[in-house]
Amino acid sequence: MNDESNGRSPGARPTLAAVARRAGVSNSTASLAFGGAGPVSDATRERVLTAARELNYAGPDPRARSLRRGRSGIVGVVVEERVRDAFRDPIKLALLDGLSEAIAPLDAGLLLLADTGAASAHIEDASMDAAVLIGCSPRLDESVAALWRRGIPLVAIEGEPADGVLVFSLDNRSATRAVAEHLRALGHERVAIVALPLERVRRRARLTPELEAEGTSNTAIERLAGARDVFPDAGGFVTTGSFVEEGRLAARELLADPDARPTAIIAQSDLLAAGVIRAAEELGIAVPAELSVVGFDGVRVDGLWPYDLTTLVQPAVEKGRAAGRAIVEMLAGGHPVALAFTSEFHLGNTTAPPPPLP
Amino acid sequence: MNDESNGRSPGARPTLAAVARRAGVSNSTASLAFGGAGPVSDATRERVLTAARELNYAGPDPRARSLRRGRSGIVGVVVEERVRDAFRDPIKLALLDGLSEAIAPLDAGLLLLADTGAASAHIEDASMDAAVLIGCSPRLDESVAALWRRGIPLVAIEGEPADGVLVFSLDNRSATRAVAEHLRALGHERVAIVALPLERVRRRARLTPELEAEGTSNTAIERLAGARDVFPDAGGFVTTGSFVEEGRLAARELLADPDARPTAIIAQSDLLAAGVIRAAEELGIAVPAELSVVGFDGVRVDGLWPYDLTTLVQPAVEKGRAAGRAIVEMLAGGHPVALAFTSEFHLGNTTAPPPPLP
DNA sequence: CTGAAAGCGCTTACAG
DNA sequence: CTGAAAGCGCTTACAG
Repeated sequence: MNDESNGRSPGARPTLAAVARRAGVSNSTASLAFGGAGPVSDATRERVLTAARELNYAGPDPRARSLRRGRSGIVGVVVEERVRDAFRDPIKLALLDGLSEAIAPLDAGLLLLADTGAASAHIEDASMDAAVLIGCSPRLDESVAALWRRGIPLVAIEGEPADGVLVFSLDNRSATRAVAEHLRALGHERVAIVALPLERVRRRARLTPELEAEGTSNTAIERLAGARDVFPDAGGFVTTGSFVEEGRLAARELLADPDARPTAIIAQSDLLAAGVIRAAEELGIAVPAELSVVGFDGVRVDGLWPYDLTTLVQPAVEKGRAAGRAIVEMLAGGHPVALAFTSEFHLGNTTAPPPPLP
Repeated sequence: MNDESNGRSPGARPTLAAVARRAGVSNSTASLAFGGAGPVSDATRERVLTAARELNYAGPDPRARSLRRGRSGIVGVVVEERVRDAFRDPIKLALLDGLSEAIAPLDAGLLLLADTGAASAHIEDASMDAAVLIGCSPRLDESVAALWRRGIPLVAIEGEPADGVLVFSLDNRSATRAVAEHLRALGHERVAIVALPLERVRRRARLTPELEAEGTSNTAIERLAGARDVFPDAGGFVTTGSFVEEGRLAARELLADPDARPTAIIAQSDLLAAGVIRAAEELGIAVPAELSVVGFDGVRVDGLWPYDLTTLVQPAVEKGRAAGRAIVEMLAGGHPVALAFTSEFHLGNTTAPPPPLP
């Protein structure tokens, strides 16, 4: 039965062999003609290309080519969230940007592997030449091990170091400690934390020792530890993600009781910090006069003006680039080394000494 | 030479055949044992799995499998921008979300094909089972034709209809017309447009007949036409993308001359509209008393409060879902039909009658 | 510059 | 339930 609508019936795709036959050359020659580089006479190449055009042949099948060559031209990007959530985070976008820039010489595509729980089948079964794990928890260890056994170069951006995975880390703990010390130097004592999700299953909650003990998110835990280095007893609130709205909700919770109000809030991301500031505005609490707020990341948050957030600027694009470069090196047989990145303290106008006690 | 650091030398990856040999079964049986579904006795399966473990075999090679099966488990997503820019747009994220939701039954990964000009090699050479074109211009026609010849099901979200591509469209023109009519009904006559990029090469500029004539971005052009249906002579400014900052810059330009100030601005996206409002705030122009502002998209812009933007809410997630469902159908041999989506007018508090003439 | 041959690693009818 | 065989569509040494 013909499919008249487009003139092709499934399964009847022409092959390189068919093209070769029609052009009156061998398979090898036809292949060479497409490869471009091979030693083929112009006349022959032309003949092959013409035959291809006549047969409506679109070029070598990528599947066959990747089996034969042992390369698929695909770099996997593994995130442990829904695609949408992952890329609402400007840091991840910056990472991706640096990454795609650095792997440009590979001429590879990025395969998004959003591991949302059940279906980590993708990540084990997808054909890729290398993979980047972005902020992944140890929960993925099995899948990661499978990739490793397959001989696929693995690079992680933050996250727990794992066997065979090259980790590009950030000074989450010491950077947060620095900003906490800044607050202490200003005289703050009642400090609260607005935290990133501690585990994969996300829910809003007061920070408790139990929650902290069970945490699996490296980044959140390290930043928490940094704050605790200076304010061991700081309370806080865990959010469901790095979103302005989440920061707002957390802050409303933390600022609810006027008698037990913190004088400073350490938010684990700039977006959360923006939400904290918004909540303060809504509650009529002046920032920084009555409440100091600090963030983390150094991303420009739209609509924060006239506030200039005191924060830690992390080299996100550069982290992505480093991961990308490492992949390129590994694929070329090299042995790149892990790198630790440093955040830079940015003093804005959202911190000040605490208000005098009433 | 052994690579002692990880105990494996490249090229020595075990194959299914090796596992079969060690387990004392045929290749077919070993394959069946991994496939899960096949009729294999538990004992045999166990034997195969054990042999695999002993050989450190991670499962069938996806490259070989996809050649043999004719499916790669990959759905391509083609955007005509850098990854970073593409996903700063909440609409594209929503699209992606709907898409990944709908193709879940395929258990496929999303391959990001960011066509940034030169390297459309990826898109022609990547192995994928289907592709979604997001807001692509006719410039990509060649690559798209190559995919089509390869028999890859093609679906587009907005963009010019092309041969063999199923387009899911939006009522860009009539929706914009509706919001323009709303402005006219309020009494506005001096209206300006803040436009999305009209062509792939982006630069900020006053809207001119030449620019408009050369435009290739379907969405921008249609929205422009909708505004022109009501205000044929409206001037405007073209931005480099749907970002708050771009809207701000455009508005500062349009509002610069106090004597030739528009009383209303039609922004082609909510992010642009947010930037327009910000510019108005900076210039001391009251919204909506002195300037009405409308957007398009219906995304929640962080930090816009207390403004509730008058806009057109488009069903972005639903569009992505429809595209995904179409792909699933096509891959199952079905013939889904194109769908046209409708935006919904949302009346916020950013429009009002124009100020009285001085 | 061109061709004959082998093989990348699997899966799938087909027999038994 | 298991095995022998063919073949997915290419690319790459190797000869000539």
